[in-house]
Amino acid sequence: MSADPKVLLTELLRTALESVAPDQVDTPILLERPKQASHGDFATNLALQLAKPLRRNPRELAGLLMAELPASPLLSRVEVAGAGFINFTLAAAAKTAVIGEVLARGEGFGRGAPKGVKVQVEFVSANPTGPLHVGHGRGAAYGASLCEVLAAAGYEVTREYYVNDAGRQMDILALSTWLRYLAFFGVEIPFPPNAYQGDYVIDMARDLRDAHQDRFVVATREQMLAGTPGLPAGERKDDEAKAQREQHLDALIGNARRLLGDEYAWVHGFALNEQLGDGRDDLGEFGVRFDKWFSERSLFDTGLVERAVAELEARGHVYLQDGARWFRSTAFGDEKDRVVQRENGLYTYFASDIAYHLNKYERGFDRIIDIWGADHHGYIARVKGAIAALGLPPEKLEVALVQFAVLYRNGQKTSMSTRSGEFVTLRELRREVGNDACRFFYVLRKSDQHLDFDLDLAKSQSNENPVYYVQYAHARVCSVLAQWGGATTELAAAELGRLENERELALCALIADFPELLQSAAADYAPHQVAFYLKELAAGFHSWYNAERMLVEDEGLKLARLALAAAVRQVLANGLALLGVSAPESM
RNA sequence: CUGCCCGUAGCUCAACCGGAUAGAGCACCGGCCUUCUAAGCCGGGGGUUGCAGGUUCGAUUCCUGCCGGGCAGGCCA
Repeated sequence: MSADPKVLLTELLRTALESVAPDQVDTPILLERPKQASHGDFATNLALQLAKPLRRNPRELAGLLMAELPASPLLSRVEVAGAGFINFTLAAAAKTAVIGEVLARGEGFGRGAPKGVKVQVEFVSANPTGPLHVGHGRGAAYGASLCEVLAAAGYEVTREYYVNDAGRQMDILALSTWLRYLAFFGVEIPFPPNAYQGDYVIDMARDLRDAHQDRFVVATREQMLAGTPGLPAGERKDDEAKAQREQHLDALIGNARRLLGDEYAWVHGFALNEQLGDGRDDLGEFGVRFDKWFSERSLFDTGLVERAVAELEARGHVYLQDGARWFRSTAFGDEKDRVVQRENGLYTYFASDIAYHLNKYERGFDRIIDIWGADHHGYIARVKGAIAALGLPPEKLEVALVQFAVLYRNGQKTSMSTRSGEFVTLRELRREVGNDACRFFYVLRKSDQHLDFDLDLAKSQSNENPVYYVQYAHARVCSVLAQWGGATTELAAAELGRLENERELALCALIADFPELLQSAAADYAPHQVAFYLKELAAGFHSWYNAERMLVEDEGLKLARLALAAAVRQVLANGLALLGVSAPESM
């Protein structure tokens, strides 16, 4: 009796279709849950689809299909309605059977059979140059939930974080840390406005001093400022001033490299490890874990960046101009060609990105999902173009864009720039709102929607956050089962036929939808569907809870209702787990 | 100026890849706790799905053009 009613209905309709319209047997048979209860449990528009090719009245066709439909004990009613829909109402036994399945499969209920498809998901991948902020939090929550949903749907998932440990931003962090460190020893060098301003840099500098004393005090103010253009007046915002500040910063980095010598790599590595470790801890507390932390620098160390560019060149997609090497991405749908190696010989970020994706393809994934901030949408064309230029199938790569979360505090937008130092960190948000509410809140809207994250509201009204509504349903079931005192294994023998009121059968139908919902959420990369489903399931349960009593005198009815409650609890727990939200036994 | 994303109830958002009378939460109004957790339930008002066309049995969904908002357009990442 574990047969999925939907599968069975499809079979019945297929049989009827072969009889009514043998030429149209390939018509896809769609079954959907009608919005209105009066339309039954499932509906199909098959007759409407056939109307055009057969040039016949849809209602008439629906009648013919219905007449040819083989009889089944699972169906209590079939009727033609509306423009030509065929509505099916399941027998009660067909609806309640799912309870037994849930209790038998437990945590495994809803999970799809392994598809034998390997998927790699790369997300967060924030520069390790400072604390994660609320924007990263959304990418983290979305990515982690998506991975769980994909895994539950039957995909083999690898979670990966790309560590940008090779770029200029890391050099700026290393410099910032060292300058703060020098200041502790009285070497006062004006701190550049475009260096990292946050207090965490001073904290790192203090740690460095405490652990190594004056080991890295190898420069004077004069040595450090030698050859730098100096800083323009702070109030100047023109392009010339901006360019000069960047030149100044680069000159300082150059001096630091020279003066520190081999110790530069040490300071650089120290800052990297501190920030990476901090991010890893932060994400870990948020319930977000990765299978692999992939180093950008390793792409250079293994020569993959050179190899990738050489491969593009060998295929005739690279040319020299103004001393730089350009990838002819316009030949692959991009708006303009892109530099992969600068005039100064350094590879661009794009070059290492090409190498990274080449590496992903070489690792044999069937599908590659990149989760990027929406501000990177312009990169899709060039990365896919590079993949195509390497002779690889670009359709294997799918880019999911996550709109940035815009944070409001005191009714005003809060800046999230890491460099300015005036950001709200993910850690702060988690402390104020709580991990559960945070995770749930983040995935409560589609990823491509802007997220207005009102901090004051999230804090002051956290009791009204929908996550509590779902968790409360779970806790209520736990409470009732505890008062009953029996073992849930006893419920497997419950007479499910005793469940007959509308709320109970509606709950069964909702539970039965869960496996398919996971497939849909996985296919659409839409974990928010899980969140909305859980709200709906919780609503169905709360409504039933208030209308009927579970711990009734009638032993048979009691066990049947408890079995349903236990099944609801199981599905709530399974769904919450996918979103990284706890399922408390009491609240 | 060009490209991408988005416009749905007062607010925040859904809507099963074209289906039937567009749904929830918050807010507002009125009810329900001596009985399994009131962080809950029941009922009510609230809409020209930004605008105008087009495709067809049928459009919030697909196409075109406007209007409005966001984001991109570096030899930065």
